[in-house]
Amino acid sequence: MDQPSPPRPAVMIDVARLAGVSHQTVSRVLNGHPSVRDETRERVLTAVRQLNYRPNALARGLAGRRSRVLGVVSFDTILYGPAATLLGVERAARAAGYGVSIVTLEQLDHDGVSDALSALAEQSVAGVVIIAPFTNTAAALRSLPIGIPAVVVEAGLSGALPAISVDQAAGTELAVRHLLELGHETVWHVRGPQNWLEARDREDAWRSTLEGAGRSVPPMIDGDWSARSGYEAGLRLAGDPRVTAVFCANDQQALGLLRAFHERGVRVPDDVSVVGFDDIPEAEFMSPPLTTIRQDFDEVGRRCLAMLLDLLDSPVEPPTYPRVMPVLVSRASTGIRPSVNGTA
Amino acid sequence: MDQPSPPRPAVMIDVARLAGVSHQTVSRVLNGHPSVRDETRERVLTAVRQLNYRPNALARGLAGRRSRVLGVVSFDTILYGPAATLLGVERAARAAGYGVSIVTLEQLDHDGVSDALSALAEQSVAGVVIIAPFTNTAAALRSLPIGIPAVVVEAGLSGALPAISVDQAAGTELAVRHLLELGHETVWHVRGPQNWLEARDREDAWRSTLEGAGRSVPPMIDGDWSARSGYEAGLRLAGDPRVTAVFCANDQQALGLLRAFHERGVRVPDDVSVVGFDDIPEAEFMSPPLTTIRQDFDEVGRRCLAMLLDLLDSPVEPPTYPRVMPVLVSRASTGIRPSVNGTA
DNA sequence: CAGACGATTGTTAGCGTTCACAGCGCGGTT
DNA sequence: AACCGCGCTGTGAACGCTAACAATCGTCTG
Repeated sequence: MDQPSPPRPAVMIDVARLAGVSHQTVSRVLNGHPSVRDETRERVLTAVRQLNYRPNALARGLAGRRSRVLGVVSFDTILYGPAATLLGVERAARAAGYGVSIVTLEQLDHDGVSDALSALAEQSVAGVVIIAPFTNTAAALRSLPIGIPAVVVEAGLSGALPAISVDQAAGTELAVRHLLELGHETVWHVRGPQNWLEARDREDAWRSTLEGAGRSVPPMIDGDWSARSGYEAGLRLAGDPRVTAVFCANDQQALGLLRAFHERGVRVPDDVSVVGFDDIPEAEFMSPPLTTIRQDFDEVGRRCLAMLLDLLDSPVEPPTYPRVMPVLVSRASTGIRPSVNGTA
Repeated sequence: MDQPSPPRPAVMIDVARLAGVSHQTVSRVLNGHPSVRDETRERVLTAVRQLNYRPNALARGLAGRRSRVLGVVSFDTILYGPAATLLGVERAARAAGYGVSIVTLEQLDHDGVSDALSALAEQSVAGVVIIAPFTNTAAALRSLPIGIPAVVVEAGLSGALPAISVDQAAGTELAVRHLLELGHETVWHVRGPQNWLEARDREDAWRSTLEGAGRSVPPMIDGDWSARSGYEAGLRLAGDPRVTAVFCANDQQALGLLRAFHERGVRVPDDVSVVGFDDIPEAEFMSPPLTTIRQDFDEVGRRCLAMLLDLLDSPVEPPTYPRVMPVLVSRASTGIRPSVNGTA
C-alpha cells in the first residue's frame, strides 16, 4: 500500500495522522516544546523520518512572527573584503539555522540601499546584515525607517545602527609604524576610493600616525581599489627620489604599484618599501611577497551574526561588540632592510 | 484621523478598504490581471502608494504555487569564478524580479549537496542554480530526487540536469596553440584540483591539443587553484631546461609560478612563457602581465538565469544553451618573443 | 424581448504553519 | 469526596495571500 515516493511532499498533517496525534503535537515536537511525552515525541519523529517530512518555511514564517531567513545587502561581491565577509556571515547563519538571502547593490546611494532593504522586507527576513561600507550609506541608513533589526559592517560608528567593524586605524598604524621603524623618513599613501569608509579611515589614520610621529605628510595619491589604479599611482611615484615607503590602501593597489615599480626599475624593498592592506591569498606570492595588514573577515562575519541574533532576542539594547583587530604580516616587500634613499 | 506612520505595515485588506474594493481586486491589480477597469486600477494603485504597501512574499508563496525566490548553491564564494558567477546570477535574478537565497557548501560530497538542496527546498524556492563544479557533483545530483527545477553551472554535460558551461576545451586549446605558435616545442601544465570539473576539462584538452599537434606530452604538475600550489610547481619546474612554456589551470596558480620563477632567476617570457586561465582583474598587473584566457562569468550568470526561467515555464523540455566561449588575452608573459631554449 | 455572453467584481476556500485557548486525566490537598 | 493544579494533548482561529467559483451588470444575438 505504500507508494515509495509520494507525489506530493508530506505536510504536517500527514505526519500527525501517521503518528496518530494532532498536528499541533507535531508542531510542538518540531519546535522543541518541553511538554510532550517522550513516547509521543518518538512516534512523531519516526513518522517525520518515514515521510521524509520537511517543514515549510513559508508557512512557518507566515504563521509565527519570525522567519528563519536573514538578509544580506552587499556591494560587488567579487571584491575580496565583501566576498569574505559574506561567506563568513553565511556560514555563521547556516550554523545558527538561518537561511541567507542576498541583494547586491548596483548603485550606492540612498535609493539603492532603500530598494535592497525593501526587497528583503518583502521576503520577511528576520534581520539584515548590511555590507555596504560607503560614506553615504550611514546617512542613507539613518533616514530609513526600517522595521527590521539590522547590523552594519564597517559603517563606522557614526550611524544609528549597531555596527561591526575592523579597527582600520589600528591596522593603518601598524603599517605606518612598521615602515617608520624600518627607518623611513615618512610614508606615502595610495588611498582607496573616497566614498568608501575604510578608505577614509585608512587615510585619516595614515595622516594622524605620521603627524603623531612628527613626520611630514606627503600628498596622497588617489586609487579606487583596483590594481590598475595602483599601477598608475606607481608610475607617478616611481620617478620621485623622496619616495622610500608606500602604504597602499589595499593589496590589489599594491600589486599594481609593484608592477609599475618593476617596469620602471624601482627595486622593492631595496629602493622602496611597500605595504598593502587585507592580506588577500595572493599577497604572499606577489613579487616581492607583500607585507600587509590581515583582517579576519571570518571573525567579522561571525560577530555580525552574533550581534544580529542578540538584536533579535532583545531589540531594546543594541549590544556593542569590540572591533576586530587586524595584524601585521611582514613579508619581503618591506622585510629585508630599511632603506633610506641617498644613504649609500 | 490619519496616523502618519502606521505601527503595523499595511496588508492587502487595508489597501482594499482604502480603495473601496475587495482584496481580490487588489490582488488582481498587483498581479497584472487584465480584467480590471482602469479607473479601479488607478484607485488601488493610489491606495497602495498611500499606505506604502508591499505584498508579503511569504503569503504569496504559500497561497500561490511559486515563490519569487531562487536558490543558489555555491562553493567557496571567495574564489573568483564562483563569486563572479554568483554575482551574475544575482543581478539577472533581480532584474527578473526574483530574490536570491544562497547556501555555500562546506563539504563537496553527496550529502553536502543534498543538505544544501533541502535547505533551499524548505524555503520553497522556485528553482535552483548550482555552482558546484565538482566531479562528483554530477553523480550526486543525478541521484537526487529534487523536486525543484535546477540548472547546473559547469557540471559538464554529463549530468542529468541542464547545464550552462564555458567551453573549457576551446579555451585550453587557445592557450596551448598560442604557445605552440610562438615556437615552443611543447607545453607543460600545472593542473587544478582533481575533483573540479574545470580542472579535468582543462587537463584533458591540454593533453589532446598537444597530441593533436603531434607533440610530446610532458608530465603534469598538481595544483589546487591556490597561488601557493603554483609557487610550489614553479620551484619544481624552474630547474628544468626543457620547460619553455607553461599553461596554468588558473591565474592564481600562474601568479605563484611567476613568483617562483622570479626567485629562481627564470625570466618570463625570455626563458619561459606562461599562460593562465580566468583573466582575474589582477592578471594584467602581474609581473609580467599575464597572458590568459578570459571567461565571461557575467554571461554565464545571465544564461543560467534565462535557462532556469525557461525551465520554470515549461519543465518538460530542458532547453540547451550554447557554451560560453572564452577568449585569449595576450600579454607580456608570452608576448614578446618565442623562446626555444638552447637556441642562442 | 429572452437568453447568452463577456467584462468586472465579490465571496469563499484553502496554502501549511503557529498561537491562544481549551480539555482531559491523574495525583495530592483539605 | 470534592477540589485544585499540573502534564499532556487537541481544537479553532489566525497569518496574508491566490485560486476557483459565483454574482452582477450591460450588451449582443436571434
